This record gives sequence, C-alpha cells and structure tokens, in this order.
Amino acid sequence: MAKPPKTAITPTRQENYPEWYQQVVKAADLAETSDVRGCMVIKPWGYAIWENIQRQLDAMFKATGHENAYFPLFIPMSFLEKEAQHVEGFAKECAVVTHHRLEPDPEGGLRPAPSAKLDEPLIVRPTSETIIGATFSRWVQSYRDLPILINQWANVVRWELRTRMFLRTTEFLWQEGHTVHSTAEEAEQETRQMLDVYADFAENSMAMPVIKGEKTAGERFPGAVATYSIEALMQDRKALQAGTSHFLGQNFAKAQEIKFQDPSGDEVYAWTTSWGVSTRLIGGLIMTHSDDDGLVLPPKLAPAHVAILPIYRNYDERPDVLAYCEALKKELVAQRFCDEPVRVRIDDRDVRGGEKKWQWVKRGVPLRVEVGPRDVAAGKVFAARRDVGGKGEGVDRNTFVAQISATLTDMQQTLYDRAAAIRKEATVTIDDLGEFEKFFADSAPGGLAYCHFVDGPEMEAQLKKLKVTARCVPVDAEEESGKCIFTGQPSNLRGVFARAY
RNA sequence: CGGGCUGUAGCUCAGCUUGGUAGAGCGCUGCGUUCGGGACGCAGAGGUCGCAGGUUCAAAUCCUGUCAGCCCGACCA
Repeated sequence: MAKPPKTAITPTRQENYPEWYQQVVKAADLAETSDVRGCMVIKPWGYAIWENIQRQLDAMFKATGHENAYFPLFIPMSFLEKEAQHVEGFAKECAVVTHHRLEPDPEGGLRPAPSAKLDEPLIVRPTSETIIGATFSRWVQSYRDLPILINQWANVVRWELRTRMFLRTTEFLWQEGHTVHSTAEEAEQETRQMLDVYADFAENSMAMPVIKGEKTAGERFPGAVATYSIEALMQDRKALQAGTSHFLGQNFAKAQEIKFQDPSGDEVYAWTTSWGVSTRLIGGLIMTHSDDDGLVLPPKLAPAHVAILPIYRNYDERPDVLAYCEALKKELVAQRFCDEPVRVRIDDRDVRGGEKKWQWVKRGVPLRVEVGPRDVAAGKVFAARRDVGGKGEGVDRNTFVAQISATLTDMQQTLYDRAAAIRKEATVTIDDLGEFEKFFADSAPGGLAYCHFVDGPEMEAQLKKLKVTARCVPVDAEEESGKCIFTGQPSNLRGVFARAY
C-alpha cells in the first residue's frame, strides 16, 4: 500500500536521534517495554548478543585469574549504612523489601501482611560491594588467603526516574568483579588491568573505540578512591560511559572489617577493587554502528554471521533450493571465525521475500545470502554485506565459503575504522572558555573536547550550566603545562569533556 | 514532589463539545493475483470503551471518586 520509506527506520538519525534509537531497538527485535515500569523484556535476538558479550568477557576474566561466584539478590539495609558515601550515592534509588507474605485485603485484592513485616528491611542490590565485602571478611584471615579474585554475573536494580532501553533501565544485567588484595599497588594494578580488559573488549569485539581514563571527583563511584572508565562517542556526538573499574582503597575494607595478618603478624586492612559492565553495552553497540536501515552488528557479537534466505517461486523449486542452502550452511559452519564456528541461519519462514530481507537488514545480520534457482544452477550465491549498504552481488559459492572468515574479519575492521573516523572528526582541542561554550552550544553538533582543567566546584558549576560533563582524564595523557579554561589556574593534564548519556 | 496530558481491537489512534445499535489504519487469518522481493484485491476474526459509583428511558460520551501510564520540571552514576 503505502510506499516504503527510503530508509527502513523512520525517523532517521538526522531527523530525531533519540526516536531513531528506540525504533532501531524495536525493528531489530532486541527488546520491548514490559508491564513493569522502567523494565524491559530482552527478546531472543537481543539476549543472544548479551550471551556473546558474556561468553567473550567471561573468557577474558578467567584468563586473568578470576572465578565466578554468586551472591544474594537481597542486602540487609544496615549493610548499606556502613560506608557513608556509598549510602549517599545509592539510597535514593533503592527498591526495598519490607514484607515476606501477602494476604487478602479486606477492601479487595492483596496486601502485604502486617504480621509478616521484616524486622530489618532488605534492599534489592543496586551493586554488591557491601554484601560481597561482608562475605569476603570471613574469607580473609591471612595474607596467604589473598588475592581474592571473584566475578559475578547478575541483575541489579536502580530505581531511576528516567529510563531508556538498554542505556538506563530500572533492572539491568551486568557483571561485577570484586577483588581483595594485600597491597595498594596490587589493587591499583588490578583496577588498571580490568580497565584494559574492558577497552580490549570494546575495541576488538564491539569495534567501538574507547578512551581509557580516570573520573573526576564529582563522577567518582560512591566510596571509591579512584574510578576509571572507558568512554565511547556515539553517532550523535554524545559520550557513553561503557564500563568502570574502581580502586576502593581501604574504604570498604574498613567499613566491613576485611582484614588479615600480614607476614610480620600485624593485623591490617585489605585493599579492594570492583569493576563492571552492563547491558548498557548493547545500547553503545547500537549507537556506534547502526544506520538509517536499522541495526548493524559487528561480526564478533552477531548472533548469526550469515542469514541464508531461500528464494523460490513455487513449491516445485523448493526442494532443490533448500538442499543447496542446507549444503551451503554445512560448509559455512565448518569454517571458523575468531576460533569459533561460523554462525549461520536459514530463514525458510513462509514470509514474503522482500519483507524477510528487510527484517534481516533491520536486525543487523552481517551477511545476507539469497539463494534462488538461478544461483543453484550456476553454483553461485547472492551476498550482501550489512556494513557497506548497497544491494550486494552474485559470487561463486566456493569462493564465498572460502573467504567467509576473511570477509567477517574485514567487516569487523571496517566498522571499527568507521567509528574511529567519526570520533576523530568530532574531537577537538580547546584552550579557551568562549570556544568551549561555542563548541557545546545547543545549535552546535558538539563532540569530545580535550581541555586543561582544575577539578573543583567552579568547574562543576560552569559545566552544569552548559550541560557538559567531564568524562575522564585519559590514562595515557601526556603531561603538558597549560591553564584551566574555567579558572585560569595552572594545569598539566588535559581532560575529556562531552555531553553524555 | 510541582505543572500538563492520556487511558476505546494485538499496535497507533478517531469518536466525547451537542448522550441514541462501537469505528479507521496497521497487524492477524483465509482465498486469489503477483513475486529475485518490504505488492495488490476480496472475504474474515478480534473490544463488557482503565475501574467503581452517580445522573438519565438511554452513558465510550455528562458528574464524582479511584487506579495506571506518558510528557515537562525537579531529581539522577
């Protein structure tokens, strides 16, 4: 009926970026809103991406000596009170459990039974430093018990007022690493090591360039001595914090009595770290690569590398075409990409060809392969790459199979290069407040600004007015003398500033 | 927590001012024509109009209450 729009997603990124984002999530079948406010249902295609993220990160955690464990969803309220800054940071967004039984309400329906009120309320974990720290305090007695290197895959709840699919939801999935060390140096090294792991994953698996850096005081995790993050730039030139790694010093160890006897027999407090990434990574993935036709997935995280679409005009042609597709799939699956078999799906659903094709475009599958009777006869396939757009081309079947791994590798690199180019284009060095204001004016596109600064209330106030945030001080920043653009005070390092999610 | 708005089919919404047998588009089912392509025609399924009460011969429509959600602000790792 209605002529299809020029792009598969309306509006386009240019027209309305936030709305485009929502439509991509929907069109790609990643997730949908649920009956619970602020919580989303992650659908199979979206969850499969998360499973790939999990599998690859998990291997990296294990390779760096960590083990998985699982701690309770509930945390006694008193635990949160022990670290003063921690309470302040999270108290305002906690879900609280106060009863353990329901009963019929005289006025109809159900109500929490007054007789089943908990003596001490439980909070649903917004993060697990306190409950895990309390557990660790029992695990550690001697320096010989250290280090403890634990990771947990879990869900957490933060009662945010404003939610957005994947980027900020009330409940979200993540991993949280928690480690205990005998020295500050070792704990700091762990913090930096995990930051490197995150950056490696973001750049190599997600094809998303990131800046590794340290957060300013105002952006620090509540209770941490130092917070490091990886920061990515989205296509709308807003920054996204994609992962954090915290050096907690002895703050949590003191609050939770994590102490041990050192070799000389003295009882001392331990040094702890924590680090995490969440389903927010999927939001970053979407906003880094996707285009006006929907999701674009880097091959390393795509639930399927190749979607094979059989095409036949009638049921006489079906058996030959399907047999050819099955054989093709078998050959492709025998190929390897990044030490794993190539992932292939044949889509033989009884759906019109054009619609089926566009569904796979919108879902971001890296390679779409169409096989019709003419291809069967000629020993060819019609293949289209998602990353470069265009309609695709007919290629020899054997060539396609032989080159599949190289093609996927090339796509992964192409996506990274493109994202890096976008970031480069949007990055500037600024030495003057007026220029800074102009760069972040409402009418300007914005981006990443590297500026000299001195952290403090004056800077915070200026930034708030401009709706700009200090993202981080890059860990590889080279020292150079300059002046804080906000206060004029001397500075020897540049920080990165941007509007942010 | 303050201000504004909305609850009607699976989805997006019209109808309400002026009460009188519940509507459209998309989606879904079937048949047909098309088809290396997000097509078209015909037929069909699907709703106690958020909930409770009131006014009335008669309420999706008017009144009262209530619940839920959305937007702006505030707030926000």
